Amino acid sequence: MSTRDDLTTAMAELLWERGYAATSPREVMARAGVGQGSMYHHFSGKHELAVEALSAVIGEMTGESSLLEGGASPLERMKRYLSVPRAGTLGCRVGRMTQDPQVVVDAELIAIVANAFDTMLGRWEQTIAAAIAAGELPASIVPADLARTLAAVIQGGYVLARAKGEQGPMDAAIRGAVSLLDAAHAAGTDD
Amino acid sequence: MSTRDDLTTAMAELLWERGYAATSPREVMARAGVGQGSMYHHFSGKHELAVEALSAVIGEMTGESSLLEGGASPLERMKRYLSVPRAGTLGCRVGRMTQDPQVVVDAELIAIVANAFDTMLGRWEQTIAAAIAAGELPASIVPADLARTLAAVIQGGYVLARAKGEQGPMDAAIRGAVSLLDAAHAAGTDD
DNA sequence: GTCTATAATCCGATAGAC
DNA sequence: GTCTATCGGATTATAGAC
Repeated sequence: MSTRDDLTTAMAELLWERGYAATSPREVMARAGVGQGSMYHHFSGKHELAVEALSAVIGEMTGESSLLEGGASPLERMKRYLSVPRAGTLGCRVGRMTQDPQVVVDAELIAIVANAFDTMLGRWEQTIAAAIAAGELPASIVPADLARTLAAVIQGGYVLARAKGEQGPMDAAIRGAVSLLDAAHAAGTDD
Repeated sequence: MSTRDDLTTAMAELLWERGYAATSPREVMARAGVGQGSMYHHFSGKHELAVEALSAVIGEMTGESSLLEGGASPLERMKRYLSVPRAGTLGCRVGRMTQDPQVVVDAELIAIVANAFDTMLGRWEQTIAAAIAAGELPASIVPADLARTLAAVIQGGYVLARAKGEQGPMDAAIRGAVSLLDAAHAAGTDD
């Protein structure tokens, strides 16, 4: 692994653990095991290093929401993606960025985050529309709205889990969403 | 307004705008319009000032979730509280704290946040249980689970709104949750 | 390409005059 | 009770030897 990769890996870890504002170049270099000057050889500074690290993280994670696209019925795919194990107390590596004041102000960083959410929400919308078309959810549901509701359940689950320092609230939030989807399914649908 | 109140007010504002870790005593004093030493006369340091400011904020906000307890039917109360106007791009003054690494590590601060969520979740649970008892929601719903789901929709709505820098995702997430509750209501319930 | 040394600034906190 | 001055250490970044 190159020195450059060591630096992006260390930055990605620290972005998750501490966020952007609270992570210093010094810490990144210490974790990567390189000297002070190396980072400024490969990157123009903290900002550019974070852009590259965050892009790499999102590249990995975007693959996960493709679980919404696999073989089962649309509603089954929705429940399958909701139920992916998520370590609530660690927080979401992408969603956490939105609470960092320095990230929200940084046009390039926040654009990367917004883009990742757009990709995921697009997959949600398509799957929800398919569920409605298949009669698994009532026609009163607006796919663009429910997509944001379910993405919010996941993001909010992280918030509740971190507030308590426990996994429980995350799992409960997911169970509640699934039970609501099941109840809506049982309502005047035609399957 | 006393110097002490000026300091807690300034700290409360900065906790909202920037979070705990990113707020320096220097900024608090500047916003409050007092000199360096004044803060250390009234408070032992940044931590104690934040404890007092956060407690005050939560005191104000906890009143809001009592909207779940008013006169209408349980399901109407749930929808009423979900639909309270919330400025998504500003973030939640309480939920935001859970993403601050210095807050999560501070036992006293995180306990204040956890307590605020517990109070709100308790009100959600009671109202949901009442809705089930009234036949407005199916008996398959677990109040403790759905309480966390709906609290998560609100918290996650803030995350999505901040990611886009727009109010839209917050409102959409709420609309989706309300439509899901309506669909669940229409399902095999007995009213 | 990597390192050490150092810049200027800010951090949270303290000391002590008034 | 409020102020200014200052501490020791951290910050992001640059300079320049190797």
